[in-house]
Amino acid sequence: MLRITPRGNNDTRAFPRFAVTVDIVLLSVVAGTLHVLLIERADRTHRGMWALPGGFKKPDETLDEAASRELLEETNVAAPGHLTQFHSYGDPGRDPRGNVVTVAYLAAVPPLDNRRVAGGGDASRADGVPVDDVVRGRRKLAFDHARIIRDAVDHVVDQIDRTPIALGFLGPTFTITDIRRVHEAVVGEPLDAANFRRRLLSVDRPIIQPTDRLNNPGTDGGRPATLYRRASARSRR
Amino acid sequence: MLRITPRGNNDTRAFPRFAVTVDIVLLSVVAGTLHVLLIERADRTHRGMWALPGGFKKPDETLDEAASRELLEETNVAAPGHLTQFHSYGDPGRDPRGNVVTVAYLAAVPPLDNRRVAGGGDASRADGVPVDDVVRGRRKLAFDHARIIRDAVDHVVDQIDRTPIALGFLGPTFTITDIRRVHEAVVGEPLDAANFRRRLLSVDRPIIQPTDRLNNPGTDGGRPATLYRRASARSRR
DNA sequence: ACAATAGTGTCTATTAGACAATATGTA
DNA sequence: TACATATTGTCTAATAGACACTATTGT
Repeated sequence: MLRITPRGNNDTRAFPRFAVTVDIVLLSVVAGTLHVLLIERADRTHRGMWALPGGFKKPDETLDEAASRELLEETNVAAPGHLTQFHSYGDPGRDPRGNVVTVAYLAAVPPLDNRRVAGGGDASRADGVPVDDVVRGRRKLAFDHARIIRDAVDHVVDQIDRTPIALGFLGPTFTITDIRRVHEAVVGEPLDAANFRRRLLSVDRPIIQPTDRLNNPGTDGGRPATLYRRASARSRR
Repeated sequence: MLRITPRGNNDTRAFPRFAVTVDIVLLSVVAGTLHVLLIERADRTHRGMWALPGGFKKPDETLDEAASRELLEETNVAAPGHLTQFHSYGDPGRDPRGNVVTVAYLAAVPPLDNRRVAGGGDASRADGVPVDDVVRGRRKLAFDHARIIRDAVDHVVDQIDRTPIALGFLGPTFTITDIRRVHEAVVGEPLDAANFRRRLLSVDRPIIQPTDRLNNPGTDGGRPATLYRRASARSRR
């Protein structure tokens, strides 16, 4: 017994309508700990509640474009390479304002400059908080945003060893130790520096390439590390 | 400069509305080849075009429930374990009927019984076709369904070695050779039987467990293989 | 000199892969 | 018996992990 839906009149106007939002889980690694950017909402229905940045998709843009636009508008962060869709949410009642389906995106960015991200607009505040506070329930969020963040972190843990996503957390140049610290923050345990380096450099298509510069050892001293940058798509051939 | 969207009146009625559909990529392995189930549409706007089964999400059901319901309604297949959401699509103009966002699901099922899947209802036909025909463009589909199928196959290739998804393609009992043939169909190359078996059985949390039965060697003979079944969640502890 | 961090060498254990050998069925 | 398929054994290569050691800086 095979039927296609809808029967007869197939015009979409005959079917329930939803608002579609894109929400962005903006992750960074600060002091060895994963952080997520939250905003305090100033709108009437959710005043004072903390939530993920995001907003409504427009009919004339793609989902990816909507995510990039919202990210730029709300956090002043230009869309980085790793802005990836990871799951959609549509449970009934998840948004008290009505039928809302949310497409969630994940962005890995370098530590945020608080001066550029805080204050202004309709959000009373914006703040990066440790994801652990959210995951452990110490920080309550609006909607199902705590679950979305949990799913995003699971996704990063799943991808960290198989994709260059760790580089999203770093600036244009970085040391191998920088990359390792990102991995350590994600997996939650220390990694052997020697073995990590070997594995990273032994892949067939290198994702990083050395520059001719060294970084500046801090006041603590130590041998200066070579600075790397992302390998161009060309050099990865 | 931080603003939250929307400004002021935050009621969702002020924002564009979309129809939300769930489409299901129903994959099976027939004669060593990946197949996908397509239906021929009988509705006014797309009469005669082949497309993925799917339909509109209702406000009072989750996305997963909508996918299970549509799968059951349109293909008579009860939702198997591996009905997983893998991507959402919202490009402007992707559906000529208007603003439609589609959440795509992937289902791995045993080879379909044609008597149960064909004919009836508003679909003039239903048919399992080799995914290769779709991927290589030999079979034209409605909407962006060819791209969705390509993404689904990429997802399976990515997951086949890391999840029990292969078991979705098999019935309640199966031999290790059955599992290997599924893997071979997905990765597109033959796998060493001895090494495949060892790897499969040496995982710490076994995903299969032997029964006390053997399967019946075909008319070609050969040593009968032990039949396995899925390991219960309990025995995986 | 001493502490701190980067980077190399080396040894062992584990895993992956090729492929031979054995077990058990049908025709 | 000849053939087909399942299952086990064995050897080698590649990889992963622990950890000692060398290199280069700041104080």
